[in-house]
Amino acid sequence: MARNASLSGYLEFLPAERLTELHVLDTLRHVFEVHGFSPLETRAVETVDTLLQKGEIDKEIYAISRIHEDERAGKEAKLALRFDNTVPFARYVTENAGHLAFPFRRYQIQKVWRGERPQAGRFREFSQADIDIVGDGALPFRCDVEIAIVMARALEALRIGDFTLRVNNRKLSEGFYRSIGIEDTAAVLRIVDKLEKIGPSRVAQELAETVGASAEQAQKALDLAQIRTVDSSFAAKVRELVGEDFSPLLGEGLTELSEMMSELNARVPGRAVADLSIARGLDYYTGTVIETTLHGHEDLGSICSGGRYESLASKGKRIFPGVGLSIGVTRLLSALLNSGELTASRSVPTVVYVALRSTEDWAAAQDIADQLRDRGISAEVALSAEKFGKQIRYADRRGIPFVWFTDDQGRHEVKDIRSGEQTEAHPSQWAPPAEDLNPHIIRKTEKL
RNA sequence: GUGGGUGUAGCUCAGCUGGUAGAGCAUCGCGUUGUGGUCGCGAGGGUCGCGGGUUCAAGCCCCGUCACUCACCCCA
Repeated sequence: MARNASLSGYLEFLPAERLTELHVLDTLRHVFEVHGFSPLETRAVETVDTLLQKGEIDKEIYAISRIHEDERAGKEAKLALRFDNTVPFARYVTENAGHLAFPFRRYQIQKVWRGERPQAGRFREFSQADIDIVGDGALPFRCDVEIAIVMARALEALRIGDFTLRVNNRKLSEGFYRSIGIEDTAAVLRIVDKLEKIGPSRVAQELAETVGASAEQAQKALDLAQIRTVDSSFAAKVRELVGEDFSPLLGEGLTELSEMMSELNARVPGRAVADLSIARGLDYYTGTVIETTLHGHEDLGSICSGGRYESLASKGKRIFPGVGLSIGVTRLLSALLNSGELTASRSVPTVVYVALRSTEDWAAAQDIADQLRDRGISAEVALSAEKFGKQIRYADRRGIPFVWFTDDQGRHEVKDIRSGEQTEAHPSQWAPPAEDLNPHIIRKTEKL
């Protein structure tokens, strides 16, 4: 891959790469649907007001305007491209609440746009695959568990190697900080979130400078952030740190995360770790927070993130809590394609290339191709009767596995150009091996 | 937005102290005149990112600009 993009941050794939992407999207779609999530799309454009409701990332947002603005332009609502799938979904839920049955579960795989400086794994236009469950008034915690399980299964189904869902709970973190006497919990979360990047000593330093934490408080915050367990044993460590007297919020967090870990261990063993350093920058998460690391690609950052937001949307007195996770499809794909871990078996859908003996054979060759197509076998007819060597090479360049020949007696032969083997065949009966019917994904190393 | 690096063939890159633009791979042709891949021989392909300046002379030096890229911020 890695062609210089004429516009940085707006990735464009070659055909073989797009085929790989489609395979990934098909896989995700299947896993989401088999778990009962409905497909949904929202429009690319939202009003700026809608987008700004959930936090202050306004500098990332692409506003849209017409080149020829008229006098009405100033009066119409300002429009912008969505920067994620969650905020538009929240808007959609409130607008269509009367037509939806709650709890409502949907998946949504769409492009989003962010006006940030592109870097490896970071784009200005990219696809996110979201699943969310949204309730009317209340939403059971087991939805958090289910969302995590579905995403773990989706990532497993992609067979892209080992990954770890790193799970934490905001109630636990915030409750803990309050219990040790720190009030500005949001600021602490933001600093602790950088632990992996800047290390414990600088986190302690920033905690002292920014939130005025005492040495003891900073140390406790650090101790908490360094807890990582594959099961529910983190709870005992937290209790040991905080002592007898702790806030009810922390208790809730401990209960929730414990339940999460035991369910994940039962249903998707080995895929999750309770990691109390996970905080997430966005401030609308209220409970479960999750980030996902792809082993061998830790530098990419998270490939699947999200969590619980107690008030995804509201409409008058009605409040719609939600929980969701989002896979960064473009980030994931770009990494796997760049490293050569994923490739498509060919750059075209074509299975059979029908060669021409003479220019006049074109119509007869199309008849042959149609017989194959009627049976679901993708076929392409040569455009001119070049030397057979050239026609074979045409197929070879594109990865087309079979070339079809017809002799002047009307007998047919099909050649597997990988083995060179050529056998008699009939257009109404011949079929390729199942694995050649569609382009398939080739993994450099076979992954579980 | 702030700071560093890089722009030469389709791709990866070389090009010394300023002196007529190069290699490998890829492409095309021929050897092999209707069954590819190997091998051999040959060919095509460039506004050296763009604009200006210095100079007898600029890919190389200077100024500006654009793009790409890395880090920060933030995030998928």
